[in-house]
Amino acid sequence: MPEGPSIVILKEEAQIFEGKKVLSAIGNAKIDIESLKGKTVIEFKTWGKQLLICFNGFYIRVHLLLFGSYRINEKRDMPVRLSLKFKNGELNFYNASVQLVMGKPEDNYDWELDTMSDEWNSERAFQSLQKMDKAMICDVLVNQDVFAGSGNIVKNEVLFIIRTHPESLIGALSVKEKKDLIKILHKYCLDFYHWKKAFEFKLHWQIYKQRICPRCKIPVTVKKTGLSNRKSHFCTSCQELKIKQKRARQRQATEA
DNA sequence: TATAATGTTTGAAC
DNA sequence: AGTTCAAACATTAT
Repeated sequence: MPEGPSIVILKEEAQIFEGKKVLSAIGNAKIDIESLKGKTVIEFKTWGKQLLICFNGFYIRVHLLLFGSYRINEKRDMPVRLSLKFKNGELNFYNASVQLVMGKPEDNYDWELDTMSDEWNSERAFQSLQKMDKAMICDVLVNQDVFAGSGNIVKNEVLFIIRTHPESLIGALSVKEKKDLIKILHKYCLDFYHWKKAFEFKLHWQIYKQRICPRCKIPVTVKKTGLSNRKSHFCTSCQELKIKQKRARQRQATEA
């Protein structure tokens, strides 16, 4: 269900519980849930697709994976994975991956890689791309170590915007193409966030789950691509397959 | 109604 | 030892 922007929205909704004490904690998460009782939530953070519920000395890492969901001051008719009750309401998670981690998030996360963070650093993404010549772009755009928070929708929409075939190789992109890709992906994540808050995100899908290409009107191709083996939705006419290594540097060196 | 899907981790098999 | 790949988790929209 969630890519990074959706998790930021979750964090914002959960922030009414910052500074509040856990009155009771229940659920079938495989952590010591009892230990949460009486503890005070310091703050909620996100990193990529993860929600971090920060306490003094430890934090809960919540990942909704594909089918996870949450409710605030509301229950669903299914077993709850983790339910935290506070004086001013409750926070419930279903089908989520829940871990309790000792220490501080700062010890384990680098927010310069998080597309939704104020600390996002496009130069870091560029440095990663420079070392991934043999990788397919469809894999790199869902790689959380490169673009934390980006997911399959972001991947497909960004590839359409930059008119690039999902099976293109990173090594076939020029420096400018890589920088443009990074800039556009980051902007798309921010747009995603605003569109989602306005309940209009799906209206902006151009290629993901579309039947015909909005640009040239031919049918959209759907194919599992890359090592990640996730489905790509793309236009074979509008999105160019780039697989030839750019070797301008070597050629220059040889000619010199 | 059957299928696919905004995702990740684990562990077996090469 | 490094990689590949299926399995597992489990709901819901179409």
